[in-house]
Amino acid sequence: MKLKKISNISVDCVVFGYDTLTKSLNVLLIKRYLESKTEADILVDDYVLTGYHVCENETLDDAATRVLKELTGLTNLYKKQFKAFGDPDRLMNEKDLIWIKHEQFNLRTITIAYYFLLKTEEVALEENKYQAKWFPIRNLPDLGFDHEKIILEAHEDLKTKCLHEPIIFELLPDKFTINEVQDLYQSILGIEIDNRNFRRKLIKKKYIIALDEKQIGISKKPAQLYMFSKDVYEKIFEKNYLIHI
Amino acid sequence: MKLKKISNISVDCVVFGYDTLTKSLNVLLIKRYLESKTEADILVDDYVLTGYHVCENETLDDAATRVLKELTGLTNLYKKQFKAFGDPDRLMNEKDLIWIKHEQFNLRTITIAYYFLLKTEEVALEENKYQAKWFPIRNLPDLGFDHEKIILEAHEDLKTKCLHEPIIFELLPDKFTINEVQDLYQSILGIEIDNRNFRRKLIKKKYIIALDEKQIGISKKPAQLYMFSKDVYEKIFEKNYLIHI
DNA sequence: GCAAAAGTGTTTGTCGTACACCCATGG
DNA sequence: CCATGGGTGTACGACAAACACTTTTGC
Repeated sequence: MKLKKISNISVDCVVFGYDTLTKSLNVLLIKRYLESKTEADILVDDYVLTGYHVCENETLDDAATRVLKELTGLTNLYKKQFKAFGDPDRLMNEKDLIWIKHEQFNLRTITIAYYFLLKTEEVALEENKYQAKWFPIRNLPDLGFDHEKIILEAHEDLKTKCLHEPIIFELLPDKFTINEVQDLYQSILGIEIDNRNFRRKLIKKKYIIALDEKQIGISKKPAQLYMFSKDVYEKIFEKNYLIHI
Repeated sequence: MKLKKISNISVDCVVFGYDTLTKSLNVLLIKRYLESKTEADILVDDYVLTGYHVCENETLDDAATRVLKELTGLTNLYKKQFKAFGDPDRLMNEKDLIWIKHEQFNLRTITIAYYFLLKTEEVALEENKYQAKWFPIRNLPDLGFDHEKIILEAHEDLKTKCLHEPIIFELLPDKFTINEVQDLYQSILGIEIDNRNFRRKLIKKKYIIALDEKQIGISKKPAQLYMFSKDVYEKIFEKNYLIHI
């Protein structure tokens, strides 16, 4: 199956990965590197989001899915199209122009930005052909194009969304502890939460189900494990507008 | 200023207008009409959203603003880019193909969809050159392209957003009554709200300010008028994450 | 037995909800 | 004086917030 790419439309993927151990919300970035012909100068050396042109016969969602599979090998991840970026000058700083000349793509490209949610450890980065690397959301490297802006807007959207929809569980293993959920909220929102109140609130939810299991291999008191039941959640929230204006 | 249009990228605008008198949430649509050469047959006769190609030198936001000004003469309206639509077959039903042949644009066009909020009576529709017309959100006519889908998604986004951000006031006159706000919520969400509880909740907000004015020209008890203070709202909500997971 | 993290309870105030009648006005 | 829509009050239960110590475990 050979697909013709559309020269001025791309998708870019902000891949959020949460690392339960280090309690770090990370973004997966790929290396952008170019030397001059004599190899005397480094022309471009920074990071960018993974992305690619949309092809003639695929939907935007399919393009994003394809790009992510190409980078990580993973499919069936939580995915959200959150914004289109199309300023005429979005690819116009010095390094971007060098890169575009080298890669030959359209100066006026608009990109449909997606974010994906997964666990950092799901991705095997050794020998990744794009030199992909995780960076903490609050400690990003130099970024090419308008990708810093894209990441920040994705993060804002994630902040809002995680308060209204149960998407945090996409960032956690199937079996998790209450404190892991709290740590994750704190990482995303950049705030401190009272542990006692948080516990009570979370355990009360019918869709948070205590398992007959505790953590193993932990050198301290092992914590109770819970799971999230999507089924229960969807039954409860069928038509549940809560008008908290 | 002559701008070259990009043949495969457009913006489409869902214009929501609220009519305080009839308590109707409306969408502004333009006529799509085409007869056969002999004028014997009506080939296309339905409605579509207003939209146009994005030009080479403008941002997506500017394109949407331009399109809206062209249709309504208005600027400085609340505007939100809410989603990009780009399925390969989004313009592929029978009437769309006839229309596209006639209008000569790219079969694989992706569109960045915006919605705008205003008061129905702000727009003068007499002699509108696009034969624009208001339709109640729950009683839409036959729509071309994928525009019904776009409108429904805009409405969903509006439903969510109006519960978390003070955007309802964009749909109301500067001076409004409590019952007008309630009617509007009910129109958007399609639900009934208890008047006593709603009043109390709304009046308690510091950014809802009672004026020294009542309705005039009303043939019944005139209601107290209020205004929304954006200043006060923004001061209060500087960093107000409320974790109601 | 100690370090580390898990887990637990109470109080106070606020808020959501359910519910039915009186009031002010213009005609 | 009446029809219409505006406006009001209370009680109950649920939830949010503030706050500090005990328990369990592996080592």
